[in-house]
Amino acid sequence: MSAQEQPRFENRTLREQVFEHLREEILSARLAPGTELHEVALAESLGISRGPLREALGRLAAEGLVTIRPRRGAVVTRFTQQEFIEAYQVREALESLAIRLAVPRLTDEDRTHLHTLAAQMVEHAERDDASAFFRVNREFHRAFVLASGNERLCDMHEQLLNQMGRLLSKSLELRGSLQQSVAEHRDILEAVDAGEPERAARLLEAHIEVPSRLLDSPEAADLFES
Amino acid sequence: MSAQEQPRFENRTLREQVFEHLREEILSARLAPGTELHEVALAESLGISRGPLREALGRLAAEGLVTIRPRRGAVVTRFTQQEFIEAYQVREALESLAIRLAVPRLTDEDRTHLHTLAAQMVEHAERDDASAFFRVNREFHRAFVLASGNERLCDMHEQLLNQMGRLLSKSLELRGSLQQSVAEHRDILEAVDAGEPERAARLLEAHIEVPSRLLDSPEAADLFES
DNA sequence: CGCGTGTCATCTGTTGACCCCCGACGGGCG
DNA sequence: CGCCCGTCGGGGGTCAACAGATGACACGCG
Repeated sequence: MSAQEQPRFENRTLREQVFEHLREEILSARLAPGTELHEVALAESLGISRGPLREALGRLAAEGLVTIRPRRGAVVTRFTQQEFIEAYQVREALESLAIRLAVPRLTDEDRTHLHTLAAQMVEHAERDDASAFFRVNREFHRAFVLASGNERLCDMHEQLLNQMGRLLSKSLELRGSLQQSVAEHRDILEAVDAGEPERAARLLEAHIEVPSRLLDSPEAADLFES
Repeated sequence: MSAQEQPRFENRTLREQVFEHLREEILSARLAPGTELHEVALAESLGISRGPLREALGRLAAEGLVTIRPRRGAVVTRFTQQEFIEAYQVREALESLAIRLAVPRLTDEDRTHLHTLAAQMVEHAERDDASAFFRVNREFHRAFVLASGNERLCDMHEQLLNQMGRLLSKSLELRGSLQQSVAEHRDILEAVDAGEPERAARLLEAHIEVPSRLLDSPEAADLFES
């Protein structure tokens, strides 16, 4: 075989290894949306058989990262603008629930962690480092979900963000300046520190809704191929 | 082969047929939680090979209906009390979003349909027909999700309710009398007819929260085996 | 008598090959 | 000239067999 060297698989079952490998490839945009995934070719290039690959593709399909057209093979899922807006709405609901659950449970460590993340975002915003800002921003939002103590909520939220994938970082740029986002984070943290879950939730909803509204604008259209 | 007669599979791919068959078996509680699913035996009893069966089990695992223990086989998922409470919280958030999206979009047909369902629930409550009440109740809640126009929300909601499965109908009985539920539905519909999404959402949240609170009580513990 | 270890059966994980369906292409008919 | 139908190729769907691992049972040692 030719290309068996690059992916260095080890301990776990092949299906899981392939699953996570492809997941990573898709999330990092090395596999562009719309890419057709031929089973034979893919299996051969990974140095495995079609069985585990098919199961991995099935799992990816269940998570919404690939679309399986019966008898016609798998394709990396391509999001429409409408679907992206829908995902944004659900995300808003999930994170709103998360922050309401999280605020009464936050430890002092949690709060200092949140403030640290917020401070990092301020720095990155000043440097206009959008990608670093995006990374920390995602961690910031995720912190509330983790602190909610709701395992299922956590899973669904992560799955949703994964599906929204790299479009998410681009939608951040739609906001124009990162300063507004920073200010909104500050307001949210203030409500959190004051121990007011409902106010924090309302602020968070408004915060998430910003790019969502912008998605309706015509400038957003070119984020979506096809 | 011996047992190829009972399940009459036809057109679609085996994987999907098996998937939906097992899904139905689990949701109808013909397969009790905790049941071990041996691949060879199951495949033989269905008159198929292990390949499609494994893929179907993988999909069921992704939907949370079965749990796959590596190298140890698949088991029909057994919910803990904690997990059920978590699912209830997420459900509340999803339906709250759904009704807020749905109210401004409701057609006249939608409203009459909702009132029809509410009327049916009144009847079933008077007859103390809990199972019929439960069925209509589920349809009532689902109506809002469908009317939200958010496809993804719809999928996630259905998946969540499926996972909660038959515990859901039992949790309804925790309410004690069905009358309170009927009254809450009436209040919700009133807010819906008045075109007040926020009030409807708050009422719906309170409505869903009722069994959720009861789940903490010790009487609820015996709903969960293990 | 209890604990650790070696063996064994059984089931999952994986493989490679076969079958059939779907979509495309080309020829014939209206 | 355009539409319909038959044929052909490619690729997904399915199957039966191999191999590795896991949990259980039993034997032997302390």
